[in-house]
Amino acid sequence: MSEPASVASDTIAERLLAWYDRHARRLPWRAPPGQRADPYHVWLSEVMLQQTTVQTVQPYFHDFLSRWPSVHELAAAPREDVLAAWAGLGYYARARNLHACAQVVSRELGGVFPDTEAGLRKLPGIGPYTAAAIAAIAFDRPSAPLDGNIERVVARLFAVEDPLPGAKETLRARMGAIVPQQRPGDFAQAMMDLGAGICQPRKPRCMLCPLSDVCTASARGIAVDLPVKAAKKAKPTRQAVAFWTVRADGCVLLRRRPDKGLLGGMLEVPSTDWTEAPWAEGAAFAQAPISASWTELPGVVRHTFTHFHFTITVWAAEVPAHTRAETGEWWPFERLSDAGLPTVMRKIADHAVKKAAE
DNA sequence: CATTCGTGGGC
DNA sequence: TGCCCAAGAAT
Repeated sequence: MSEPASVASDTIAERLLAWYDRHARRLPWRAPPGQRADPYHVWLSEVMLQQTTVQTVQPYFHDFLSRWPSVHELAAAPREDVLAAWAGLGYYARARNLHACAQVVSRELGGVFPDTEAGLRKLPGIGPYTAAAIAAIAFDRPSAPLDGNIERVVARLFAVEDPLPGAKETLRARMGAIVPQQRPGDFAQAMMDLGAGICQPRKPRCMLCPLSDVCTASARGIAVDLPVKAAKKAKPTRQAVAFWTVRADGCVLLRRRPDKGLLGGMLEVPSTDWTEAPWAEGAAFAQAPISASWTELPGVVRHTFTHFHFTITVWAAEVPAHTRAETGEWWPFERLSDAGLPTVMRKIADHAVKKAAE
């Protein structure tokens, strides 16, 4: 009786590393073979990759490295520049923490990233996963990073049927038990590559997997069913009226959001509160950023955030040159693409421009 | 431990 | 179309 789980853990690592040597994805933040990855590159990529796909991250990674080649330059950059460069990537707390982290590393640590999991874990924006990942990838520490890919691979390898997130510590322990002392950084990346390319969520390609004959879930034919996850809540809908204010000199009124909460620190098209109920005309008018003759544009803008749907009605107005607003910034329309609007705000701006032209 | 926090792509 | 998922962290 050859039970898959009885195979020595070093065999798992050996097989996976041999597979990785042939099939590793070539990514801009990875070191060429035989070289050590730059910790700044590893850190920047890991933060960008939190809950974000490789394809989405690539252009942002290149842009950030081009503008801020080292952690010192990133630390010295104005925060609004960093936030604008992050615009569209989502989860904007990452950008605020990225900048804060760069300043700690640059000013307090001489530009040198901590080379231990515990040291990394103290920095803003670096949680359990990212600390373990940087320790492994940049410093070759035998840590046990656990991201969505590795959760899935480990759950299947050992047929862990307990639902997430409760099973997370079980999976982390299982991962820790198979991390090799040799090439732990490559091992972590190999697990992620395997999860991304072979051990996929809906379509595990066990026929191509170097670990299929040591995988309990594959042997039982239940790989596609793992990991088990808790049911998700339904998304409520919120509504708002956004105010598209065009000044005669070609500027548009924007406003910076408070530092905490949704889209914290980002520029926005001024709007009413975001409420469950639709807005009556008078109530919306009372929250306009400026006194003007507003026209409701046809249609609505729809956008879905992580935990709610959002429906926006747009009101537009033209105001004289040199009109002042109590709060907000007037942005030259032709430079609007440099403002760094989050995607939902870019949708509102695009809608306003399109409908106003009709 | 549960909630909050973006966005784009795949099926 | 609607839901799932992606190199999660902070609170």
